[in-house]
Amino acid sequence: MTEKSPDPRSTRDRILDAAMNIFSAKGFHDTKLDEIVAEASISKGSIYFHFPNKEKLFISLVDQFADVIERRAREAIEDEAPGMDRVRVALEAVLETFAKYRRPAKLLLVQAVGLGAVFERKRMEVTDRFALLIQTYLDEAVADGSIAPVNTHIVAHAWMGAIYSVVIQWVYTGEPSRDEIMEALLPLLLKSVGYQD
Amino acid sequence: MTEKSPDPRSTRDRILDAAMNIFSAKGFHDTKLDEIVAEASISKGSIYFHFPNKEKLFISLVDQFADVIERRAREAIEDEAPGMDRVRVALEAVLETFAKYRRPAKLLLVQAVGLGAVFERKRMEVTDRFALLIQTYLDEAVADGSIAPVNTHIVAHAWMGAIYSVVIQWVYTGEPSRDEIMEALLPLLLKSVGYQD
DNA sequence: ATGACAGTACTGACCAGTCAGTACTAAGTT
DNA sequence: AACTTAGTACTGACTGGTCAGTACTGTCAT
Repeated sequence: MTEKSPDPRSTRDRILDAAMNIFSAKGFHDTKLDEIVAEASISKGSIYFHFPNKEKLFISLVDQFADVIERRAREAIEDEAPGMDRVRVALEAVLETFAKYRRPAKLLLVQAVGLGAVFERKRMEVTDRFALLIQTYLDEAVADGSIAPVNTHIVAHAWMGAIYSVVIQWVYTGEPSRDEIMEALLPLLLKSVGYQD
Repeated sequence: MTEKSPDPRSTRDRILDAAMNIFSAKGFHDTKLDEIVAEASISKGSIYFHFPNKEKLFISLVDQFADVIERRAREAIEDEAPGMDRVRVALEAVLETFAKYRRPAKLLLVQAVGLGAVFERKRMEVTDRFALLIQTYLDEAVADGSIAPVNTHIVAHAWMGAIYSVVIQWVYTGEPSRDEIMEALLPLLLKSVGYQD
């Protein structure tokens, strides 16, 4: 009569899922562990069995999604020859990924900001990781003459900020639509370095 | 012989100064009111005499700086004829203002993000205010033929994000320098809408 | 008989917010 | 000139609720 494993997912995954839902909606400080316990239908002790503390649980989620984004971008450029085409497909892949995962996007772009010094490091780490990725491909594009020389470091950060900002706007309001973003933002970024398709 | 008014600044201003210093450095949640009390050399009750609560004190600072930014941008374009030149000088003014006020910039761009639903509204309000300002001038520029038609709404948000991101990077690391930013970011943004100077 | 949990009562540090009281000034009253 | 009265600005010890983290017991599977 006792419910035998009513949910096949591992407890750890249930915790991560519930934590993602609540953290992304309410932010780090306004999320109580007891809420995650309720949402995941697990026990509080379980959280502390799988994660050392609230902070590490939150950071796990950030890392998890940052990995997804980066992997998708790298997979996308795999078959592409070096040059500006790589940059284009990588951008497309990132935008697609954000569009597909609304909640993780909000967690990474909004809820992971403005927390204390502990999270500051993590945020910088993730930001630099993405910016460096963009910068690498931009440098390739400059090297092979697809675009004219620019300060790729600044361009990389500016692009990230542009993407973040538009995605955040979309996460909150649902506007502009995914298609509008693709049609407007992509050409905007490419034109900003003097590339016309 | 008795010290009469040892500090000419009003208590309210001392509180705002101290709050700006600490909030911008440590964020909202990691800042204790007692720290502000110590930094400002006032009493805790004084804070609650001048402000209803911690949240409103924080928001006062955000509003204060948002006003400065907007005022500077509007002042800058005052003498400029409509068209893309207005956009350029407004961007210059905003970048100058961020460069001049490092701490307020961090408060607005970093520490005001990721707080609860209460602050979400305020952040959206400020963001939309700036975006709308940019959008207005862009629409002008499109109307008078300085630039080709674009989705000015998306461009406005993308620009804001680009500026934010580069400024945040500069706030944290001091790099790239103000001059480098001006030389790289400004042309980047202008080129992104097909404008060459 | 050990690992992987469920369940839950409990602790205690932390900190925003409170409030009774002080200090000083200025206007009105006699 | 002396004296209330009132209002404003400010003090700082204290309180009370919150919530991350703990502790411990029980259960089931392997």
